[in-house]
Amino acid sequence: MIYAGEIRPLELSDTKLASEPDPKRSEKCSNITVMANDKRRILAVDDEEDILEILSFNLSGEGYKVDTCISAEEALRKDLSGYDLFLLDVMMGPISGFRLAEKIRKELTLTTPVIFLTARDSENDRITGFNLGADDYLAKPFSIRELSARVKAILRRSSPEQVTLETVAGDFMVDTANKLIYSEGVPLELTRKEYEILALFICNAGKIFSRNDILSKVWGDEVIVTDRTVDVTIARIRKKMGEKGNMIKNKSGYGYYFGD
Amino acid sequence: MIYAGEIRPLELSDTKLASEPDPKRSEKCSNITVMANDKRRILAVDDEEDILEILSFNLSGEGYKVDTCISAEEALRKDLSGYDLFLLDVMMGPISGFRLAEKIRKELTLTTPVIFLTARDSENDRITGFNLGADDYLAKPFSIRELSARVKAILRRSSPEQVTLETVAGDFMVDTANKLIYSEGVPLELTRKEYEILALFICNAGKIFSRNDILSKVWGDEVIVTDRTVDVTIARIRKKMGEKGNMIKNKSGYGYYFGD
DNA sequence: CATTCAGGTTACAAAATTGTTACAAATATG
DNA sequence: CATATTTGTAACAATTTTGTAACCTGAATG
Repeated sequence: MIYAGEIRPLELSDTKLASEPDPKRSEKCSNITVMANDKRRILAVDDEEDILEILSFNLSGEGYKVDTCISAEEALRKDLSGYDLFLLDVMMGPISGFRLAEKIRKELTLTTPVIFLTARDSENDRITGFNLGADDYLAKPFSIRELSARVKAILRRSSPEQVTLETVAGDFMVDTANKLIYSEGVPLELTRKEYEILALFICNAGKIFSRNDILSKVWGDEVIVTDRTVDVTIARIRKKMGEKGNMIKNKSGYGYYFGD
Repeated sequence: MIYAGEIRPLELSDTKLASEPDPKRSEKCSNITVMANDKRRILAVDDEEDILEILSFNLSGEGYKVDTCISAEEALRKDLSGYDLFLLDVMMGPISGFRLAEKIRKELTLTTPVIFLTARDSENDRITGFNLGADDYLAKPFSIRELSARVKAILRRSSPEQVTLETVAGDFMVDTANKLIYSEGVPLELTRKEYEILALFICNAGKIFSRNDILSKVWGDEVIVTDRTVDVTIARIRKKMGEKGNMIKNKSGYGYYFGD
């Protein structure tokens, strides 16, 4: 388990756990409704590779799309208009985070929110930051939880559209907020892997997933487990689904899918 | 500390709240009664007319009901029991913000949160402030953003999920005014953290909270503690709840929730 | 038929998560 | 300042979840 506040080590196996299974399309197949929920994009600019990795790893884990730049110059060569938030280190040479923010605001005329990262916490920096329209200010070393709370707060403020998403297929409903799947109104008692697989199936009813598809989406690309694990897990899900268990179909040689 | 105070029979209303956020869930969590409240009320006390105007204007814009007083004496002539938050300037003569807070806490025995405003940022002031139960501390000049973020944080923390009066779920009742939770009519002797966690659970019965959710809502975003602290605190709550302790459920890998 | 292959099932071991306890640190109280 | 209470942590125990291997089934193939 990762302890709050400490900077998470970059370990691989943890990647998938933090992020929600996020269906980011808005499609209708048969009687299935999925509500869109696109990832927010964050650009982090810092001259320390380590910090960038920490930011990227942790915020990705929270479901954000994170790009990084090692310098303000690199950032300025990019198209900055597509981002929802900038995380800027104050002290980078030759163009500081403040200067970069100024350019973003005045030359590119973007109102994208900015959070400054700084090692110092001097009053001077703080004031300059706020004059440039910083939305927040985070002194290094910062706790990951603090960072993610602020990011969340800022993004919520700037785009109040946050949909709790529920997906219904047949007699099944997925409640992603509470990690529950209802079968005919009754919640199934699923473990984490079981939930993620069944949610994947229900949210993409009819679509065939090979074992590798499932491994990569539920377990993540770094984790190495036998693909027969998928079979076993699906057997467990089916058992918990009772008579409805046969709604998880298998197409021999291709994979599994949900349907009736 | 025991939250002393007479055990008064609280009237239970049968009115179902129209705006229950989660209809599919209200069946499961049987008889939940929530008495909602309107705008949060803030009282700002400062001897500078300008500051009062700034506070009033900005916080009103955020949807709060803001009253102002130009002196501690004026504030003390008012009925202070109806407010959800006090913003007190420290340096006012002849009764300072600290003295006023002390009176509010000790003579009026209100637990209403307080944010001190001060020009100085000396360590002494800070310590005195927190001893008096300041919930936060804001050094002038402050940014409006900073102010509003803190106000929001404090108000969210002090009355979780905008519910003020009483919340009942099953045989439990939360009296947020007196910080008491009754189990079958008998008040539990909960400490502050214990109270806040259990209140959060009861007021959001059925909703799953991860350890980080709980840390962020109960401990706040800046405090850094091990997330296992949550487990221990919950164990303590369960013990104090006796046989009802198993109403705090855990969903392995996801978090805790309240329900039966 | 025997054989092979894909998938279903079971039992058990490993790993992860949660529960509990005791004690230390921090805070409040007088 | 001394004392009591509350809060935080670490260590260990219990439980739950997950992964693997082995075995079973039935269809397809020769």
